[in-house]
Amino acid sequence: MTLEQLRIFIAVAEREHVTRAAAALGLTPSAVSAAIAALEARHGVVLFDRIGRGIAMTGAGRDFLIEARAVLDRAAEAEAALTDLAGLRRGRLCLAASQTIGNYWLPPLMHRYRLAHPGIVLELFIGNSRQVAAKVIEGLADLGFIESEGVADELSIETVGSDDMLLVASPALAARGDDLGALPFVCREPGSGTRAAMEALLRVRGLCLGDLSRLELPSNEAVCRAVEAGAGLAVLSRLVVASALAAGNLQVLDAGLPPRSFHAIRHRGRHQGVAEAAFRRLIASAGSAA
Amino acid sequence: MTLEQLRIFIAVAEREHVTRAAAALGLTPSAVSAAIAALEARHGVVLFDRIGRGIAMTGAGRDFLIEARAVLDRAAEAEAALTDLAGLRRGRLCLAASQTIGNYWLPPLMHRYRLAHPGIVLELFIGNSRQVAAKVIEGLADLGFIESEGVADELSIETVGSDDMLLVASPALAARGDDLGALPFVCREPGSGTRAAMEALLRVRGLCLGDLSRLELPSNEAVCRAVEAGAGLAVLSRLVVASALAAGNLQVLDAGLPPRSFHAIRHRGRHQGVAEAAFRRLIASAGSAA
DNA sequence: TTAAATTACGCATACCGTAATTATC
DNA sequence: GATAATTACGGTATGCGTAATTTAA
Repeated sequence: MTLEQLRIFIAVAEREHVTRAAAALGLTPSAVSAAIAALEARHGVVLFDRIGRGIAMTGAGRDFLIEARAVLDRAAEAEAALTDLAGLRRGRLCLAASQTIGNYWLPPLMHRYRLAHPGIVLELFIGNSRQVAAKVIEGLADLGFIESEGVADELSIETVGSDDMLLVASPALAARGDDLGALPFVCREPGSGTRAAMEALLRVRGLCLGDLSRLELPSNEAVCRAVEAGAGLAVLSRLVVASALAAGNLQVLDAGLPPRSFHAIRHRGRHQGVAEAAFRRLIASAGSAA
Repeated sequence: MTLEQLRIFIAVAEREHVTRAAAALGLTPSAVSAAIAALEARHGVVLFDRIGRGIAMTGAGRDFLIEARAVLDRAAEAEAALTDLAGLRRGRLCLAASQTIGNYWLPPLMHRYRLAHPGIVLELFIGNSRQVAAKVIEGLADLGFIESEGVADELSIETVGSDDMLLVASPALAARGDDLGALPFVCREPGSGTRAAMEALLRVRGLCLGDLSRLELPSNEAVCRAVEAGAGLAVLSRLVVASALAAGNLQVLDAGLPPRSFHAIRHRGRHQGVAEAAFRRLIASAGSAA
């Protein structure tokens, strides 16, 4: 059974007339007659009676017309889906990002993307750098976003934004001076980019996190709340502490931390879909606008 | 887009492996690769990424897989319907019959048919001989059943049963003798086979219905009830009056009426479907059993 | 005599398989 | 070097069109 046979069958059935159906299909009566004959012969069913010099549908033909229409309708839907997939009217874009990027930097971009392309389903996975890279390598994410720069060979990496890292403390703690070795710390878990930034700062000051009094928490928000409560100093992204600074709950200690970059990673071999390309264009325009 | 292309696409998508999909389909990797390429090229969509020495589905491919499966499932349903239509597991049988046959003779046969072939939808139209013949000629009924013998050339006719016509009266009226000219009559409308039988009887006795006192009613049941109430004599099929006779509400007057035949008519040019053929076999076996 | 379907037949295209090629592991 | 996909290429087969045939109005 062929979709073309069904199309021909429907044209004939609707008109009960081979010649007119052929004209409507842009075929000759000969071709149409052969197609119907093939359909009937393959399944051993008589769809039309050859009555007089014309044809008339049989009961089986009437019943099958409903089926044929349903198949063709479903096929048309699938074809439309394929066309939509080629454009930006349908599709899925799977993102993976580190905590800071996924929680603070990506959401406004995703919002703008969604407004521009409402038909695209957006998905976001948040994890550490290793997990993000794994998602992209396995093909479970189209695009990954991490702070670190070293990635596997099969991934390409591109800088898409930057971030100020700030040493922050509660106002009370900030008043006790900036002798880092004498103050308690709040930090993220190992493997986190934010944790790496803090370790880099301490290394510059000749300190090691392992030697210091510290509270270790698994999310930026937990760290921020703990610091607000006076639990210690922390290195956090400006994106994370922006509102706490504005509210006066935190203060910045001048630590001269270098800015940190955000990177997008993608699989080199994998095809860049239109949904993904549009997202990268959005990032580029947002970066140049900022 | 072809059903075959969809089949191939699904096989590849399920395995993410061209060679194994080809083996499962009984094709060569070359043919499978070409089919996928054709599908992608026609719609401008990349369904698979060529990654390393293998392939991996793209997001569009994942989305389209659902569509492709739906189309193929629907096509399989249609194909099954076609197979069912060729057998006796599905279909429709449209019958048309005169009042006496449709109300008394056909129902038990239709019941037996339904038990044997539950998948076949049975339809019955009841009308006068002309209406029944018209239904068959127009193809709105597969098989017609009438008492009269003269039919249009495009119809074939076959005797399928017989019927005793009885002159009946209420017990009170029966006691008044059998001088037909002196008694009132109850009869069917013109065009009815039962009416024709009554006119034939009167003609033999040298009478004309138009000259007699009569009540004219449009159904056998109405005539029967009127006769039971003493409204007059009537000629009715034994099938119609059987229960009234058994109950003693009617009596038979010996009129020596000849038995009447039931005939099946069908369109000569129209194909005899399996459902129709099975019904005719059922009639034949019922007739030989009786 | 016309109209309609089908059949006969030649041709073109599409599709499949074999074999060669490319590319990765 | 082995495996996997793709490309190149030749043959076949399906399907269309032209034209002839059949059949009925």
